[in-house]
Amino acid sequence: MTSILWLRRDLRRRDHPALGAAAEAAGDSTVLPVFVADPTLLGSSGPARTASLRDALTELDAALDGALVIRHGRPEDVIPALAREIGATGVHISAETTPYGRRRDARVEAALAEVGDGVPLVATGSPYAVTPGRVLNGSGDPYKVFTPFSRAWRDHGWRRPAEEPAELRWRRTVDSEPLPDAPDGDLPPDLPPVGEQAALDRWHEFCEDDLAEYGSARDRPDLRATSELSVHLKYGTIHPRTLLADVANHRDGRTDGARTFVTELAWREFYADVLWHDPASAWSDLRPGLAAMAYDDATGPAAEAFAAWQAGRTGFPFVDAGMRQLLQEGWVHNRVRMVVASFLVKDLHVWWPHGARHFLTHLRDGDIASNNHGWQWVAGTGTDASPYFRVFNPVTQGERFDPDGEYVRRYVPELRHLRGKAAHQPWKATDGYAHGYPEQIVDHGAERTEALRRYEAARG
DNA sequence: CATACCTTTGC
DNA sequence: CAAAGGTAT
Repeated sequence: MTSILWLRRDLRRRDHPALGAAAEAAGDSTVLPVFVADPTLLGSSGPARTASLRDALTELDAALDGALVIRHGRPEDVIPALAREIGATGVHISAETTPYGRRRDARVEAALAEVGDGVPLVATGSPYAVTPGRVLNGSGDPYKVFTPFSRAWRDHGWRRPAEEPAELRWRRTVDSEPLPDAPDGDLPPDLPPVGEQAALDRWHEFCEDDLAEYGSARDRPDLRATSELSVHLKYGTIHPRTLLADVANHRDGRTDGARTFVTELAWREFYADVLWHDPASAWSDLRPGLAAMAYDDATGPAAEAFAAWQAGRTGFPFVDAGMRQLLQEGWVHNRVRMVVASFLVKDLHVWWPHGARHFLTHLRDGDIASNNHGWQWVAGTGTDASPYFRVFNPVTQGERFDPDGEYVRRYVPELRHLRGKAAHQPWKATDGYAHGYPEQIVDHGAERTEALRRYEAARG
């Protein structure tokens, strides 16, 4: 009666429906928790995300009293082999909703059917408060605009957090393999801790200090005013339903800040829903309206500009600070993500998937739905996308949301000699370029006009 | 079917 | 205050 609990984006002990289902199915017998180090997923993961995964797995193993088994290989080989090895009667998972995960799970399910008399792959719960696909409009179709979706999502509601299983015994007779290899080379220093306890600690700290003011302070990358829970939601070290239940019970749970925070969770669920209904939109335009858009080739003539953007050497301080934060920390404030994305697409005229790929490699929270549909929102090709004529001004965005220049100076040492907001415009200071900061690689006004021209042509 | 509405703005 | 056009009801 041994059950396998195959963990993927749910590396936690609490509020875990699939864990409960595995325990219930096991009855008096045991549950074997396993994580499969999948070379396909590890291959697209940069050093910071791999390091975070290792941390999450180490913490999870401790939370499971050392019972976690790690295996390396293709899941469609590893999971059926393990099921055969221990005579498992079922494999339990949290439902996966991304394109690769769905294909993978279908392959594993088919392979499991060939084990003995057939071993079922049982999905219970998902990484979302409302599983993608569940929120539909009056006609039974998915929403394509965020605000109506978010209203219907709130109306739909969500279950209470899952209880801990009353009875649970781990299987301990199976050999484990090592953690995924530590990445070599340039690992960002002092990465914040990842794991269930770290997620809960940060969440409680955020609730106490920042929830009430979140509505206005969240746009300020110079402050630490956002929850920074994205990496925890990525690995499922905390479940969004836990967050929603805590907000509802919190003393600041009725503030504007709390409502805005719930809306941010709704954005995560909206993009997962969009990707569920159209898996191909992960890497191609969701809406075909801009199919004729002319981009510059990031592997050809625009390669130099693309490399400058990646390295944070565009000559635009706010953009460069963000791109360097990405490389240094594997995380970027969301306001800055929008600005640097707009700069790549509309100032450098580079196709959005190039930027999305770079983000996905380096972000510790790299999430295909939120990342790639966020990029499509900026590029104007996604559902509910930013209007094509909206081009962020990288200088005024910086001056507005980093009013004292502290964010810029934190990540761009060449500008630390400039005081206050002067860090946003080194070209105005006589010594602005005295410490090696690069000059602007493009003229924003001219490229804005060029972007509008291209959009106009593509629509015609 | 008509009409209000649409995260994140620039100039 | 300008800037389409699709979406939701």
